[in-house]
Amino acid sequence: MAQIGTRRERRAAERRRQILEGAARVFAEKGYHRATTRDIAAAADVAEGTLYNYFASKDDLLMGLVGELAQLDRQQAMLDEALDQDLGTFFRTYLAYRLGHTSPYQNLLAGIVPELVHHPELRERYSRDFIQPALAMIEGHIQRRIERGQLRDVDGPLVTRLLISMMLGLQMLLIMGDPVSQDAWSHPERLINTLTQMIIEGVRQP
Amino acid sequence: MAQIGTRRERRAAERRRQILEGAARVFAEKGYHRATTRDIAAAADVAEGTLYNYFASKDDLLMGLVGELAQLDRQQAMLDEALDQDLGTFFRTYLAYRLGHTSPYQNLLAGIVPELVHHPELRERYSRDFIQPALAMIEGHIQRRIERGQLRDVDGPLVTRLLISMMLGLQMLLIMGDPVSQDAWSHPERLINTLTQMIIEGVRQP
Amino acid sequence: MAQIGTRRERRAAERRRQILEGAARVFAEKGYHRATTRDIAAAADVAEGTLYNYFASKDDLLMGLVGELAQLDRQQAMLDEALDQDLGTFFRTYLAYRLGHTSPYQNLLAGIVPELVHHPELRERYSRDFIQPALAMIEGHIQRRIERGQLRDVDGPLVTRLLISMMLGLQMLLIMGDPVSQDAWSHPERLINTLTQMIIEGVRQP
Amino acid sequence: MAQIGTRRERRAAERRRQILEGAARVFAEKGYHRATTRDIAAAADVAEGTLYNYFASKDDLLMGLVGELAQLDRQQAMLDEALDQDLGTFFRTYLAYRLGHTSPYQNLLAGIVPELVHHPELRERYSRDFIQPALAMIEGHIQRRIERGQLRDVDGPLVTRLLISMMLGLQMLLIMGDPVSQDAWSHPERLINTLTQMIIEGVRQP
DNA sequence: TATGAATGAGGTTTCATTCAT
DNA sequence: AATGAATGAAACCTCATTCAT
Repeated sequence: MAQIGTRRERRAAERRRQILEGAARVFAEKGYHRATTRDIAAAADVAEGTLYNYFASKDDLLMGLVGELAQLDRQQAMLDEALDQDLGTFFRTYLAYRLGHTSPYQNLLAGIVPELVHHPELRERYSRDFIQPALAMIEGHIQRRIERGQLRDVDGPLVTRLLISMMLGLQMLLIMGDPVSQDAWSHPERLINTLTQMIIEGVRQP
Repeated sequence: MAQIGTRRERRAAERRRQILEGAARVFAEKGYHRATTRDIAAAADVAEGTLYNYFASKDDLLMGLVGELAQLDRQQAMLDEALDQDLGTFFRTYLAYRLGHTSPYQNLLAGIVPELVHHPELRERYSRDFIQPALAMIEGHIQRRIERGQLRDVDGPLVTRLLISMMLGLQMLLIMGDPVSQDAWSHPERLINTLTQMIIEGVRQP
Repeated sequence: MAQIGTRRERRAAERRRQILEGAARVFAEKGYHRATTRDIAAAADVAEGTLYNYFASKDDLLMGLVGELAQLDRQQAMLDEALDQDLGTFFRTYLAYRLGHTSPYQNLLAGIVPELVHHPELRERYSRDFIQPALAMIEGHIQRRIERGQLRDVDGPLVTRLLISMMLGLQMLLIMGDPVSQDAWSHPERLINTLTQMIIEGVRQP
Repeated sequence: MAQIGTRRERRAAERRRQILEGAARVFAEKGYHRATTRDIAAAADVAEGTLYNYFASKDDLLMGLVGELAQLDRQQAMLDEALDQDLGTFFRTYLAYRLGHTSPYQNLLAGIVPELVHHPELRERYSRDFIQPALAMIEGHIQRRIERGQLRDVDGPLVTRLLISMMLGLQMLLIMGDPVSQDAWSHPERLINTLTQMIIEGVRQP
């Protein structure tokens, strides 16, 4: 069975990956600005000059990482299957997926996200490749549930944001070292239950 | 009419404020690392050397800003009054307060928060002076509501985090330029209503 | 009994002394370049600005110190009395005087001397006010001893230099922490004896 | 004919030398503190940043120079051969060596020595690599001469110091611009004769 | 294509000196 | 005359990027 591309191309792609992985590790550990190209080269086990054969600049490396991230997150298929399950199972499935799949990138995200704030081009790309698709997917599911009468007639797009926000915000509290959040994060089942119940039923005493 | 401190002391305090304000503007605009001491001095309209008469280092300036922030957030009194109101009014009051009071610092926070991720000392201080008190205050209120039977017997501390997380996460989506979040943020009343309803009643079709 | 100068003049002279003493302490401890005007002002217990009412610059302060030093060293009279004593007593007297009188300035000298090397103006002044008079005085004594036939017909000026050099060089070894030299310096009598004997009789087995 | 090390290693060593030479020139001319890294880079004909590829700091450059100096001074062999010669020849040989070999570094020493006074780490290294070996070597020779009865039963270690001190002190007078010392230094033969005679026979009229 | 030494712009910080009070 | 905050030039050093090998 033929491989994709020539041997040269495959080797180049491999190098690229190797560099991105090194960069990811260093960005995660030190953050973008405190990571030097020397650090990155060392982490990727190549010479500094080699970086520039694959990426135009340190900045471009960051952009490349966002591109990789986007490809990592392929959740659609999984959730489509959950469409016909009951509401509780649906949320539980989704939350479990999020927890399981973002934890590994947690550090990398912590290295990239701060950069987004003051880096419009990066932010736009991150948003386009990563955030918006995720939002759209959830939004679609929510919308269909509303149409089916499983949800109150809520503001779908906004509720989607609030749902995602809970996870995002919790990750921030995590980063800030809040012990309760850390405890919650390390007991996913309990966290998922509380979250699901809260989203579906609210906090009110019935 | 007596002033506080000698004239010299007042002038020094005034200078300090002037520098912090300049730094806040520049950090908000460019982020910590891209902000140069030259930028900061220019924004504060002092010489570069003057910065160092008031702060030991650029880093210390950042720490100073967190200190200022902590003093800006005095919400306790406000919420205590809301204790005896019904659940909806309580949340609505709190959320309105948060929205009203953090919007002005939105930019400054965007300048500081990214730094927290890879700056343990800063993070600890920010957490101690700013996050934990806010969490503790909300947590206390939630707890008392539970005791009074106004809320289900939820996990108080965790629900507190999820509540705060919604706001934090929404701010992140805002920063990332999500149009729906921006729209929501600029119509506070609608946002508050949706949030309150979601928190209290959940999304389920009753 | 009348004082010299008006009260104002006396007070100014007193301030000048106070500043020079502070500078001497700091230069001795840190060396000229590492001593800041802030250090000096603190040591002299005046404000930084005050320094400049008495000295034109930090450099001028150094020059002022050399001037003070020159006045401290008044050895002529003492040695003139030793003229008629025998050779051994003469050297012994002189060496004892040197040891006794330069030890207190040891530190100050260590603060100033390094600066001489690359500071022509200072060096010239130091040489003129301090070194050359001392050399001339010893040289005169040596010359008279030669004329009286107490010494071989040596090269008077050069022998004078070698004599002084022994003391200077020993101080350098002292500064460099050579333990033998430190030990010698702290047992002046033994040092004086060895030196005197060596100068007069040489090292040869008779 | 094989060279030592790879080509790259040889180039690096060459660069290192080039930088040290530049630094030596500038330190000799201006002294350590007045020499800027910019000066040094210009003198070595490299970019400022290049300095830091070879030395960790300006301070480290100074340490490097001391290291070089230490290697320049290999006098043992020479003197061992002089062991069996008569006393006068021995001293004459040694002094001639010192004069011949330190004159070229005179300027460099003048750039480094002042720094020793207030720089403990540098002083220790200079003492260990440079002063103490020289002292030990002379001391050994003196001691053996005493044992053979060629010298009076003098205090060997102390006499060694006084011997070295003469040379050190004379160099200081030289630095300070004393004309007699300069004249002596530029007529080595006469200087050596006077010194040797003074050391061996003393100044007394026999 | 891979290397890593060389580059130099630009960063933070220090400190002698000035000057309004 | 004394003060000490303000000043800004200049220092040391870092690091993204280039380029000869």
